[in-house]
Amino acid sequence: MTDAPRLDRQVCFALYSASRAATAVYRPVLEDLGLTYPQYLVMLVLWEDQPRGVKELGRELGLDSGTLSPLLKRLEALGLVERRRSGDDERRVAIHLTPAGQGLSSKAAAIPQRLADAAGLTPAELEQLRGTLSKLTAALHDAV
Amino acid sequence: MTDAPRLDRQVCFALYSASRAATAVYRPVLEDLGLTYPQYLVMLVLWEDQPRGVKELGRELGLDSGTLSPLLKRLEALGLVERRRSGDDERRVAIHLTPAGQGLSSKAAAIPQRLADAAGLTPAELEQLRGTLSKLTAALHDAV
DNA sequence: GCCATATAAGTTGTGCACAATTGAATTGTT
DNA sequence: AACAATTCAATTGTGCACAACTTATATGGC
Repeated sequence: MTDAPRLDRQVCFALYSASRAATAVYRPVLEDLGLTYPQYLVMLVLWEDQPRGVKELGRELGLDSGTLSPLLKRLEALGLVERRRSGDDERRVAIHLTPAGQGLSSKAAAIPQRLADAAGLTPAELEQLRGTLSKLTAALHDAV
Repeated sequence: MTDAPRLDRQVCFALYSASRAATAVYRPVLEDLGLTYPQYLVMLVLWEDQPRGVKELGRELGLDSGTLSPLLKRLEALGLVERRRSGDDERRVAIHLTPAGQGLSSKAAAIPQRLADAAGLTPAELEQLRGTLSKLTAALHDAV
């Protein structure tokens, strides 16, 4: 008989658990802003530079239009974002921040520190973790 | 003006990306078994010891009945699992493996190695990553 | 024994992820 | 100019996650 893999040895399960635990910590923090975690990620990208096309957002976040289209509609319904058909290319939809969307960035400034506090790791450990995860993600993408 | 957090500095985004990338590598591998990744996790727990109650599965995996109940129904529809009301406590539903569910474990034995190959990290790096992620998950849970 | 409380599993509703498809607009080729 | 191929966004359908609630059963205190 072949040994079945053991759950507690799986790095992937550790990854899956940690990711959900992080989202769970974000949840009450982001509730103050009225955002979910994926919505917050979209806002992070827009705060860096906007307007952005849906495709462009998807490239930054690794998400497709099937995820982003309804998410962006919800952000628009919240009044944080406007979707405008691009003039020079009618296929594209440019996502603009509204003043309310812009204004939210200052409220978001404190969030990373709150997460870092909850993580219980030293800044050096966090930085090393981020590096390992980036390497891992790149290798996993190559493997597909 | 307050600086908005930058996406590329976020450990949590690295976590979220890595977790999705891992699931994406699992997807075609698990398709051979007819399983999704969360279904595979449930099977891993059952292969270790069964029968298990829904609550017990949830404790192992960090999932609640809202996620598990429909998932277990799908596993039952696949013929891998049977749900039986427990005799001594009629509230409990014991999840039993069918012979088909048992038999699947040998096909799953090769999966961890395939993922390890795709990860592009040394066994030592993987082991260290798993340790860091466990610490992180525990701290994040404490923070909520 | 009776009842308040607790516990187990299931249901409902919302919001991702992602595959597959659709429809509209643009680009490349001839 | 015509038209095939490509690109962009949206839609449809499936399966998680998770909060909030429901129903059924069990348990502890009196």
